[in-house]
Amino acid sequence: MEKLHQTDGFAPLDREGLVDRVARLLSQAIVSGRLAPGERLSESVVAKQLGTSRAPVREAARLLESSGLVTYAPNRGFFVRRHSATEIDNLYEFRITIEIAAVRRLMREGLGATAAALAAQIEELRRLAEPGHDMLTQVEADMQFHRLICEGSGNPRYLRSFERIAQETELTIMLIGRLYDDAHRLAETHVPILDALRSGSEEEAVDAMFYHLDVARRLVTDQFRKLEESTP
Amino acid sequence: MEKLHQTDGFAPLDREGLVDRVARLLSQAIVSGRLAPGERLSESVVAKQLGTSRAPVREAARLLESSGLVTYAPNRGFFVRRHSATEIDNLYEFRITIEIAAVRRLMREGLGATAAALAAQIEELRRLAEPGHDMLTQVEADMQFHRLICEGSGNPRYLRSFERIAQETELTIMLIGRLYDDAHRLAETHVPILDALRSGSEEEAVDAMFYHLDVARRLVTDQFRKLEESTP
DNA sequence: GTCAAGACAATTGTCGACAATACTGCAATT
DNA sequence: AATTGCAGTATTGTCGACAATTGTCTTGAC
Repeated sequence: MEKLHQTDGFAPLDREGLVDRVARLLSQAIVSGRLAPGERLSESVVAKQLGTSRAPVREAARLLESSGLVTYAPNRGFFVRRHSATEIDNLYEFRITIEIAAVRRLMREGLGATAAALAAQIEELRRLAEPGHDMLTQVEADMQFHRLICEGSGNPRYLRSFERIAQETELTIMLIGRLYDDAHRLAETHVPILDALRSGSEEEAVDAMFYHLDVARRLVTDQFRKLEESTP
Repeated sequence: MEKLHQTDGFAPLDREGLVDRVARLLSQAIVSGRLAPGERLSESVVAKQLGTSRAPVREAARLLESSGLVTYAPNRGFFVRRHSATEIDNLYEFRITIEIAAVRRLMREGLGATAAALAAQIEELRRLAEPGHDMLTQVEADMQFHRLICEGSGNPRYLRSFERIAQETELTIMLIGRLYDDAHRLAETHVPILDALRSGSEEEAVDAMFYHLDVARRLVTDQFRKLEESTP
């Protein structure tokens, strides 16, 4: 969905260096839960496991720090970030701020090709709701829907901000272990957003997005509070 | 403004490492204009100049990248970021989104000690408006006022987001070379915001902040467009 | 004169080693 | 018994060197 229509058909040429590969592996390990919150990320251990030196691991870890997946303590190293219920609530509040702003801009600039992309993403969500797909894939598809909106807003800052919190959001959802009772319902909750966007009314679109995110916020925060009580 | 009242009187123990020092020096050089936009940031050159090895320089550069001061091209290195007028407009739009959200939260949570801090900062702005103070100091004091609002909002995400764009904002203002005709007026434009915050009306506060930032946005964007035309 | 191919120089990417700092456990002291 | 001081150990912080990549310049053909 970039602005390059002349040279269409070319991939963004993502020359994935070693750092990016390490970062991806680490974030997968964290989001999937293989690395527990609070756990130490020893540079040498990770480096040895991946067969690289410490330098790329260190750079990758700093990348993850800016994504909010790990924290960094000077002279102490990196740790998988442990979120409190309050932090998660703040995360969702921030997410609402960003996505609402993106929706407003999207409505003012015009939907354009975003409408079709969103519709297709809903279809993808429905497809993934069928048995045989793991939850992480479903969550990622969910985030992709929201990413498309930030992307379509036309202000790259919203997309950038979204990317920063997307992985963190995925992590919290995975920590809870379940988003909705069934993935079918998850897919359908996105339909009202698309409908509102198509209606042309900015306020209607904002309301739909707010409702969607506010429900998610309460769901996730409540679930997390319970989880926090059971395992202090 | 932290939650530690028991152990009051202790600094947050900011152990400044070599990386942070390099990052600070670099950002100073960029914001002050000693490093021109588009200029290459050679790791070895900077390292030699500062008397360190390349590793800390590289880490510092990646920090500045997340602050938006430099861009990073894989296998090509770091460059001082060159902003287009559109990007600056997007920057201000994003800033408005963040700060309005911070204002809303601040009004809902209650001003608390923030009111006094803001008043003191306005005094500081007035003091710096007197002759004999350079522009960078004034701009930094200006940003500090807005930082206080994000800080007082209670959601650290807003502060974090603000920090990310603060330096970038400073850079653009310094590139233009002047913010207002005189710094006295700059100081006084912050008074309506504080008044509105104290009024207790959320909408009034939002309006005041929006007006303040929208004026700045138009001013900076217009000035920058002119600058862009003269030096393509 | 223009363009392509290949060698050359400069810069980043990665590595392994050493120095500095923080954690651990034990012993000594109050 | 609790705390302090002091090793020893493990980890991060920094460094200099080598490998890989990129950009440039020369050379040659058309």
